[in-house]
Amino acid sequence: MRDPLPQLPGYSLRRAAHATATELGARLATLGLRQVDASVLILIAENADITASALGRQLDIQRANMVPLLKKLEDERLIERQPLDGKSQALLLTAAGRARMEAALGIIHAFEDELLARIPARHREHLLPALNALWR
Amino acid sequence: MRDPLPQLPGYSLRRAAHATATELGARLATLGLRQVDASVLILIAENADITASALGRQLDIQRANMVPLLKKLEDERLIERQPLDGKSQALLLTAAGRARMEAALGIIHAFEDELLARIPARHREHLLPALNALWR
DNA sequence: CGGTATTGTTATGGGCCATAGCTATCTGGA
DNA sequence: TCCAGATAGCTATGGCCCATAACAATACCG
Repeated sequence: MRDPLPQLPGYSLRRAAHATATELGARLATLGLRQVDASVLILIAENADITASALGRQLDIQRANMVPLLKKLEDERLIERQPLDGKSQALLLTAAGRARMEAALGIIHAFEDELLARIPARHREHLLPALNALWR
Repeated sequence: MRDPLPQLPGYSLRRAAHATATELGARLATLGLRQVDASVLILIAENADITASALGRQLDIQRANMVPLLKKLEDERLIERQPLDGKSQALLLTAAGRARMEAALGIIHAFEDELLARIPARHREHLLPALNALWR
């Protein structure tokens, strides 16, 4: 079959992202986490007392969509909220949250290693800077 | 803010794909097309009389999800179906479909050029082979 | 010829994201 | 000090994309 699509970086980006997201998602699901959950836990771990709004800005997630996301993590006792003032709240990991985050980080790092291993050596180091040039 | 996420290829892939999909989607929307519509039109143009099932296999779209997709394109008179036998149907572009496909291709190629231009020259040529190694 | 595979289809649900709008609170400049 | 505008958190809603299950009709193959 003639298929010119894989010659298009935008299309390949789409397919590669979908394929890798499916794989990583399946592995994180063993922890009861989605990718976005893991990224939130990681960012809270690195930035204690961050607010939901700041977290959303960093991850490019609308405030509205942070609500159910954080509620799920709070319901599972992975994060806690402490009022900073009358309208803001500081987010921090519980002990369980830190443990879950570290488990997720293990899965993610193993996965990243596998990803890079699939790429021919001469292209490997160029992937990350090329990708980051597209959105940062 | 400390943010280790952009150091992870999987995360950067996710963000880059989302950012570029949003941009390209907005441009294709001026033609009344989504990205997946454009990819279907392109593939039918290159492979006249392809079946819906074969198209889905090539694009990794479930048969069930091809139904509303093709129905939309047929309703807009961009594609036509001709029975191949009692259960299969050949897909082909109408004249309007070919024109729409070519317009989409113009938008896509212009967009791809812009994408590549954002990438520092020494990384540029490595993106496509690196991406394709991740899913093909 | 009969069992199996394939095709097209309906129905349904989840994940992720966007937008609009609301209330309460904070903040900075007059 | 005070008030207008910015900000934080939230509800509600809808769209896109994808996955699964199930079904009838048809094609294929040993």
